[in-house]
Formats: sequence, structure tokens, C-alpha cells
Amino acid sequence: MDLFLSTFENRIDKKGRLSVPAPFRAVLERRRDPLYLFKSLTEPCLEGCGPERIGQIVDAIDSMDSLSAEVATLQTMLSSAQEMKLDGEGRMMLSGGFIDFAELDDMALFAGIGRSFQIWLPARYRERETAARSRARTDGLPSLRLGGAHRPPGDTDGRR
Amino acid sequence: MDLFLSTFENRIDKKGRLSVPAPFRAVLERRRDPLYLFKSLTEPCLEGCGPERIGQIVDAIDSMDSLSAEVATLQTMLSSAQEMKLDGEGRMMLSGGFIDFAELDDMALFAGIGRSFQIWLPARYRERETAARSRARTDGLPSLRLGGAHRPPGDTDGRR
DNA sequence: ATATTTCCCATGATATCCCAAATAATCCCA
DNA sequence: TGGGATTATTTGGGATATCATGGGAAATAT
Repeated sequence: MDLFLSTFENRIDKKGRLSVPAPFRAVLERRRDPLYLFKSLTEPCLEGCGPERIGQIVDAIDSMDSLSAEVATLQTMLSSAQEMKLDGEGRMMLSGGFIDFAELDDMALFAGIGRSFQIWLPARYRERETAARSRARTDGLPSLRLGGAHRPPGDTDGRR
Repeated sequence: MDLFLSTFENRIDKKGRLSVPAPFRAVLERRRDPLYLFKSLTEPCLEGCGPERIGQIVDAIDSMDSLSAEVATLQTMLSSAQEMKLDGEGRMMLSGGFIDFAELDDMALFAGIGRSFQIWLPARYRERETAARSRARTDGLPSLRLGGAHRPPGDTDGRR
């Protein structure tokens, strides 16, 4: 299925470079996709994805009333998005804006969440993770229908 | 996919010159497109794009009732549009009309929004971004159909 | 003649490339 | 199953290229 899964913690060197975890690079390389990063709209973290998600945002904007607040919101996502070029060793350069937004210092935690991944300050991510787990115990699980909406096996990409 | 993404802040020098960010120039050069700038209809900023977007506006006007108020509005976009010539270093000269309209002084912020970009007074742009982010947190994210509508692999550009 | 724009080159800052060291994961065979 | 060897991955640093910016000179207009 080719998804971003698991977490990885890598160092941000003094030049601002950060290695993309090899398994995440493998997903993108298999699809010959460049990597895009943008600031999360709702949380202090960065989001990483391939071009298809960026394309969805662009298309959504074109199909909406350009005066709506929703369009302004989507434009904010695009304005924070960057195509990341990786060096020969698979590292990207994080701009100051990205580092400030996610409040990163010298370590970054990659959290794969399926079709995209997030980049967090490690301490903040772990805080959030324990909070989510204790919410699950007190409030119960969110409704999860497993087994219903799967694509047939062998349908490895996202097309319909 | 060749989109205008991310933000860049450049200086307007005392001769009135302003560098177009290299990644934006690269998009235009790849398509051998000239750059057009016009005054935004809805906000105190300038809009930048290639000729195809200008063409879309012209076509939209042609398909509308030529006596309607909307047509008059759209026509003001066209009448404010200028083809910008760049010097050898990729800089353009902003006319006084453009500078006054966007209330620019010595810095300009380029914000890529996919098929076009905007030019803002940096402080004003950040205000607007903050507002969009707090709206996103309170009102939730705009509905985006994720996961379903992928293009087939290999269809890497943005054509429809 | 004077102001303004265009062209050209210089400079500093920063990103990119390239090679090497250190660390971590995997393999292989006893 | 253990442990040493091999390979993959991450990290570091110096050299090189790119880019934004500034200013002078030439060209154009007023």
C-alpha cells in the first residue's frame, strides 16, 4: 500500500539540514514523487506529503468562491508549502520559518500517519501521544469501522 | 506540477527594483511565459500570474452579460494588469500605482497560491495569516476530499 | 540638459554538492 | 544463538554554485 508509518527521530545539524527517514524516502522514490512540506493549520507541527495532496488543494481553490473564508484558509496552506529538494544523502534544508513554526531545536520527530507524515519537536509529540492515549481510555475509542472500506488487495495506489 | 508555492520576502531597493523569487521565475521560464501583475479585486495586494490566467479572465468576461456589474468589476482587473519585464538578475520595476495600491514600502512579501501568487506588505500578510489560522482552529478545516481522487501515477502535471 | 530606466558587473550571504566519518541495522556462519 | 563482518543510513564539513542586492555606466526619454 506504500504508506508513511512509524516514527523516526533525526538530528537537525547546524546548517539546518535534516535527513528524511529512509523508509519515507523509499515511498516517495517508488512513486517518483517530490516531497512537499507545509505548516499544519491546527497544530504546531509540519506536514509532509506528495504532490497529489497539494494538487487537491489547488483544485479545491479553483472550484470555490474566491471570496470565501475557506479559500483564504486553503491559500494559507499553499503559501506555507515548499517543495523540498533533497541532497545526495536524502537531507532537506528546513527554512527558519519552518523551524520557528514547529518550535524545533536540534531534533525532529517524524510521525508517519498513512498518506502523509508530521514533523514535531520530540518532547511535544510524546506529550500529545500520552494525552491521546489517556483520552481513549476515559472517553472510549472513536468509532472505527475496520474492514468495510478497503480497496481490493493489489490496488496499491490511490486511483479509483 | 509547476506551481507557485511558499513565501519569500524581498527588498524594494531605492531604484524601485524588486527581485522575483527564483523559484517563481523558474516556473515562468519553464513555460516561457511572461509575468503579469494586476491589482487584486478583493484585497490590498498585487496578483502575479502567467498569460493563461489573464486569458481565463478575458474568456469569463466574454461569456457574461456585458452590461452586468460583475463585468465592470472584472474589467478593472484587466485594466490594471501590466506585463512585467525583468532585468538580467530577475528584478522588476514596480510602478508607483502598484506600490500605492498595496501600500508597500521597502519590503515585499511574495505568497505563492498555486497557479498564481500575491505580493503583500509583509506585516499585513502576517495579520491575515494569523486570522486564517485561528479561523481554522475554531471553525475547522475546509472540507477537502482526501484519499479518493488521486490522479493515476505518471500524470504528474496539473492539466485537466 | 536632466531625470529615469536598462544593462552590466561586484559582493556577501546562503543553499547545494561532494566526499568522508560515525552510527545503526542486517547478514552470515560458526 | 551469539558475535563479528558487511551494508545501509545518518551526520559532519569543506568546496562550489546560486541568489538577492547594490551601484556605476550606458541608453532612453522628458
